[in-house]
Amino acid sequence: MSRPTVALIGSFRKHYDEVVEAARSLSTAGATITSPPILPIRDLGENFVRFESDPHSALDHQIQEATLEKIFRSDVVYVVNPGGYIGRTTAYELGRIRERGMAVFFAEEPKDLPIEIPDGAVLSADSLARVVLDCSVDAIRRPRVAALPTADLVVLTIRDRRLNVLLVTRGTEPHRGKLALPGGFVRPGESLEDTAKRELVEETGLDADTLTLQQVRTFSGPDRDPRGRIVTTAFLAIAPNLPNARGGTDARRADWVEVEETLGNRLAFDHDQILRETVERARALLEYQTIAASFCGEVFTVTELREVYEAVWGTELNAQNFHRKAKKAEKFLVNTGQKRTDQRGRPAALYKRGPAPLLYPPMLQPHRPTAGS
Amino acid sequence: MSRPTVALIGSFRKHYDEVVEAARSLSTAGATITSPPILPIRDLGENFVRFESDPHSALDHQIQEATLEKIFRSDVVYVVNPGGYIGRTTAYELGRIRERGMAVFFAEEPKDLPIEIPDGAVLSADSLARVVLDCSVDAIRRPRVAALPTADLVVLTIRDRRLNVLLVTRGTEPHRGKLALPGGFVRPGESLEDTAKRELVEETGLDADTLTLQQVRTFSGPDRDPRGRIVTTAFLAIAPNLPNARGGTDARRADWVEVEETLGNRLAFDHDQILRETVERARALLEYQTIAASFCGEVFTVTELREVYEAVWGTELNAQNFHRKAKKAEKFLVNTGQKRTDQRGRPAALYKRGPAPLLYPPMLQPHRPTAGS
DNA sequence: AGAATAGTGTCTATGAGACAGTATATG
DNA sequence: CATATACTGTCTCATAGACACTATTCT
Repeated sequence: MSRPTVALIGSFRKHYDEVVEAARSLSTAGATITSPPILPIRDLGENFVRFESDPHSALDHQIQEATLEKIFRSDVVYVVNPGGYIGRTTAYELGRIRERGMAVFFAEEPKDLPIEIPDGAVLSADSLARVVLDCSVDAIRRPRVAALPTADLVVLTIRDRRLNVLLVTRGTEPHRGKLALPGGFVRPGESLEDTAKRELVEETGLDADTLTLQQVRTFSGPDRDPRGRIVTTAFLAIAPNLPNARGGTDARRADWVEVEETLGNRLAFDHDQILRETVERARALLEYQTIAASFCGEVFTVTELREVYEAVWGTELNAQNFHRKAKKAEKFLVNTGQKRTDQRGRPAALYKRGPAPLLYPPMLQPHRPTAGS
Repeated sequence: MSRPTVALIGSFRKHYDEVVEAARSLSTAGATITSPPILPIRDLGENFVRFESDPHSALDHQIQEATLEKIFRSDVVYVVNPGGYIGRTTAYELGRIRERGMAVFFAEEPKDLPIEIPDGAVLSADSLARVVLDCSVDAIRRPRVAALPTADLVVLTIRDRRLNVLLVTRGTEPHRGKLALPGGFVRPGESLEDTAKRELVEETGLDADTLTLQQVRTFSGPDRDPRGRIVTTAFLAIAPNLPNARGGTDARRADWVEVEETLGNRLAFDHDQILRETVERARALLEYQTIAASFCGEVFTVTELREVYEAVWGTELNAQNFHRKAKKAEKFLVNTGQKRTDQRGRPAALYKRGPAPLLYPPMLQPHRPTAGS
């Protein structure tokens, strides 16, 4: 097990000697100090201390952000606050640290800041060294990442016999002007599913209860969004062919775009990969679930249903055999008794969705010889 | 669209008049003020202000937390800071607000706090009212939830012909002493997959590269963890039969438990549901993917493979037919030429995994008549 | 009538399941 | 030898795919 890491915070301007003292104490006991750099101070500003290692050209707040990054990567935070004094900058740092759920210890009981101090959180540097290096290291070693969860929607439909996806043009940085999947941040009290439903209503105006909406995968790469740690869960929704996409209440425009041509162009963030995986999932779902009917309206013909399969799978299917299989599947289709007469040719019977969620027997895709390893 | 909500923060002790003034301005313009309550002040403490509405018995930090809850539920935060003054408590609040990515505006350019102030973030209450109620409401209205992402592992294996899952006994609150799925918080720089791999190595000592590890679903209910907003992503891992579970580097014990008996008892958090869904996923995966071989060691017999299917599906399979199907599947099994001779009866040929990730033709479960709706 | 679309019947190849039968080890 | 386990052959039935054929509309 590697050495535990400790970040020291506090008023370096007022109590730098105590900070150095605590750092020495923890270092000799076997901990690694990630911040501050124990170096000569270059500029003892009125409120903000600059070290020799800080780049000259950087602004105060940029140095502060860099310091916080180091703090967030540490196992434990130790607040050096002689006399209980906590300054503004330290208070700000404590706010951010608290929101990340990190372990915080104090040299003295903090005064004048209404935060909860758990039992045992006030101790000397020597005691902290013992606690950190002792049997209780594991309980303390928990540098956690706080993230903003979002739900991104892959809303698919069939337009003109081709698979289309709903995309918005981003109106704000980053990736301003690029096409992206609709989506948004989780709000207080919401689950990811709630967020996805809300966004779906906002973007399409469709009643979320009537649409299939299911999770595909959560994308969590640390650098997938330049704004910071944003973890997104992709949801697949399948919509009947809407006369026109509507931008919803948002100012940004939402538009249907053909999936095939979209996958060539660049989408914002990692949305290209999200779209790719979700379409792949949709293809697989059509085999064993009855969701294909979600692409159609309330009532539909067997031919319309076949065109859904053809569009999603990108293949042609034998019309006669499809007909027989679809009608034979248990509780998949319910005959309404009506007929569609708006074309030439024999009128087609109109069906509506049956109660079965799973398709039995399944509708298997034509076998594409295995890719192998 | 409902009225936008604004939370006011700043030093109520020093600048309460200005706060009331700003609140009035925003209210008449059509915004709802979520905090502070515009009420008489009861107790003008040296550092912390109490309102009439605050419960007498509550501690300062409890009132502070309640206030932050209200702030987090607002669309926008407005910092009332005449002369640029920002106190300690406000600095702390700003740290927590910043970590949530909320929209923050300032009455004046803040002094003595090294934080970045974006263009246009300094404006009067009247201007803020216009911005908030104007076309740009949607850009601002974004009360986001910060969450701690975790990865939970469902590690399955076959022991004594039965499906077992790896569980740990929780050593800390909440749910101390209860059985739970192993898992942990995402650390800086990690993706969820990285976290899952790290935890897997810590819990089982197995090389994560040799094991299948795939996402199942993300669980995000707002109340699923009493510690706060914790969003977990469940991963399925399939392990060969290990001689003994090992607790890993953690002090907590890890043990194999039969899945069937586990599902009856209570697991910590929502882990019962996570386990249930993940086992269901594993059953489905066995049909179309070659992961069943992951349950076996490096080399295995067809009979061992069949026992995997029987254990996961909870059914008996015809040995002869299974044999033929398994060997016929493309690139599923590779004959090593060796034989297993440690039993009585005819020695069984030993196979190792073939290169195919997908199973063709698939191994379908015996048809369970559809549940219907 | 001819074209277009919907829907059915039938033939064939393939795979699943049942089960008889063969192969090769141990005691 | 009996017994246990591994493995193969073959029969039957169900389903998938190909395609001929029938049904019902419009022009």
